[in-house]
Amino acid sequence: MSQLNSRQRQAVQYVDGPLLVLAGAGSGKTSVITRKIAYLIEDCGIKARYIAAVTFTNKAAREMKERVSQLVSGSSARGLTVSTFHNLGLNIIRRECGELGFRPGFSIFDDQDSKTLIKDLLFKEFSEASDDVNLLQARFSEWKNGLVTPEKAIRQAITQDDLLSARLYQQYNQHLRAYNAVDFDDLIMLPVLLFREQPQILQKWRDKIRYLLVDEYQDTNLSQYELVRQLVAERQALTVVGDDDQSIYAWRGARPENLAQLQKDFPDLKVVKLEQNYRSTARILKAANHLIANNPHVFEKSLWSDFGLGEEIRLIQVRNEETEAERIAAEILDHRLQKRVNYRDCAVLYRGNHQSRLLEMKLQAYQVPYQLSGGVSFFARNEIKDAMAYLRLLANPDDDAAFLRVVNIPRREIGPATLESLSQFAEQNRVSLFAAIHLESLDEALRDRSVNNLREFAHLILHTLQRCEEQEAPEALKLLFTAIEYEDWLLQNCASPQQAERRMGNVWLLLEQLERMLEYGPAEENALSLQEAIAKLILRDILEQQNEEENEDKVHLLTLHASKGLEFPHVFMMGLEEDLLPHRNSIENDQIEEERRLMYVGITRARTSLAMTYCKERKQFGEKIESTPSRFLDELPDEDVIWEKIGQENPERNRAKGKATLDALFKDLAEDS
DNA sequence: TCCTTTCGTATTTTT
DNA sequence: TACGAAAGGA
Repeated sequence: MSQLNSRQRQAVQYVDGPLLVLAGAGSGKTSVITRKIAYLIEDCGIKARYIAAVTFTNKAAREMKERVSQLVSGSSARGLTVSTFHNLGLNIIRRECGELGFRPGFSIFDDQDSKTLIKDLLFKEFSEASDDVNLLQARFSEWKNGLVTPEKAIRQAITQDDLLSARLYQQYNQHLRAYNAVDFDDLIMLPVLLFREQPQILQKWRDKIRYLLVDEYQDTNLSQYELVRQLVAERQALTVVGDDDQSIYAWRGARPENLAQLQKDFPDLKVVKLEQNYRSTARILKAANHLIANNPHVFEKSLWSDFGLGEEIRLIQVRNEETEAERIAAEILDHRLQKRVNYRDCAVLYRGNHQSRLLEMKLQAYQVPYQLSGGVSFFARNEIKDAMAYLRLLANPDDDAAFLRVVNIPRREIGPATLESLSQFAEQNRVSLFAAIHLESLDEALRDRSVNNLREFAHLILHTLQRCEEQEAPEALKLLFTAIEYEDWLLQNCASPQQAERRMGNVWLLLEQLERMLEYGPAEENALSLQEAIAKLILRDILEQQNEEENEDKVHLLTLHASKGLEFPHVFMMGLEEDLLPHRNSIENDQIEEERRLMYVGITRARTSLAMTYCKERKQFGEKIESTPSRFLDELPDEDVIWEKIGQENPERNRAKGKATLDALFKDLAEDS
């Protein structure tokens, strides 16, 4: 407790009512949550199993768990719930799945699955061109996040188009049910609806969760907020931590107004502001404050720090995107060689993922090691999707999406024609594709050859399932992937044998992780069932740690969104131009404030040095376009920035520019090592 | 069924 | 420009 400042201490010790902690960037909010959990357990005598902390990412949850266990003695943290919203929802659904009309082993559809389903429905039900799939998916998601059921959506429909979407939404949900599946948004919405209808079930969960803490509260959407409200009840033992200035997920349904709403819903709400920043120089904070003052605020807050004024922020104009990448690469090399800065202490932030491409090329050219976050994730890989589909099919044979993905992988001569007939047949008999295979009347509906192929596939799955029950499941799974000769299939479909080998390795890695979960469970506590482990995999709860090679000395490349919650001594922000940051679509949709927050997040990542680049011209969709510097640059305090424009450069600063100086730097580097 | 070509479209993406 | 998806041909 002695390590906390008075405000932080106040937030930790206030346990008698609802509390909102307005925690500015770098003000030690994670410390407050973890220490509060420890305080609740050790000083207030609340059993850990009655406390739940909710976060948005698995990473945050893991980190929090770890920090709590360092603070409390031995076993007293046992039973503590620290999980993501989605994981909490999943647990509720799993316990109450009978009430909700789902069978154990239900699948969780990811983004891609639901997209495919919507595409299918569009085609089948309305024989419509499949152009608006993304739009529909976003609309369904909005509805679910706003707790709008299909019936309500149909009632509320105004235009013909609304009605069509709403009907499709209903179909979509019905199909999910038929597949014994839920989607990501259901993980929150279904518990809320259940709690509304069955107060006795809600009471059960209220008895379990007696103290609730919510991290990154500004990112909650309506359904998540409702879930929080339901669980908290009249006891009002609630602590939420958030920063309205760091709300950058409105486009995903997050509602920063929830912070203000809290005051209305909990009249006794106590508000504690954390404004002391333990991360950045005074100048960086001043710039951040100055910028964000252009946004309206419900709660005024102003960050300050004990650290010195620090260096000015450099605003660097470059000719085009090529020189921009070159300049940043050179700056980083300069940092490394002149100031002995580690690569890992540098980060480059940008608005869109594509902006990293050129930079990567330049960094490679200069042999600067880098780490790209938020690129193609492990789970986006085809081989992992295949393996996951097999696993899902084993857990839930009615999962048609999983069935369709792997029924012909590897080749089993089951093509679109066969599947179309099977699908029609299944629809007539109101069963899943997998179940349809076992109906005797299938023989009349399909060609013998097709039926045989399908039955052979079904047998493979059932046989594996049987082996999973009889012997060790991990063994049975390994046998499955050997039996289908998956490696051969990869070999046929990969550019090189090495690539195939790597992909096969990924599959084995997945299975090994699964094996560990089945044997020891997460945190070595309790073994999971196959179904639980698969659910955790789909929610990315396990197996993401691989990417965290944090100790390697590499420059970090990430989007502004991905940078939230992180900090770096030296930060570069690139593409500070109108139409990029703020992004064109955001300008058109009147979402400048969110873009400004994005900029704010970027600035507050920096500890000691901060530089921003913007181009004079930039190639966009193949043609050269003149760029305008971002309006946000003008919102920074004049006295704290240095403008470096083309043609009037400061010679001192130009050491790292140009090929000649770079060659000299390389020589240095060679001598260095 | 698989490979090629062509066409259309361009944010951010916690789960 | 650059990528992924859909369509068309072998």
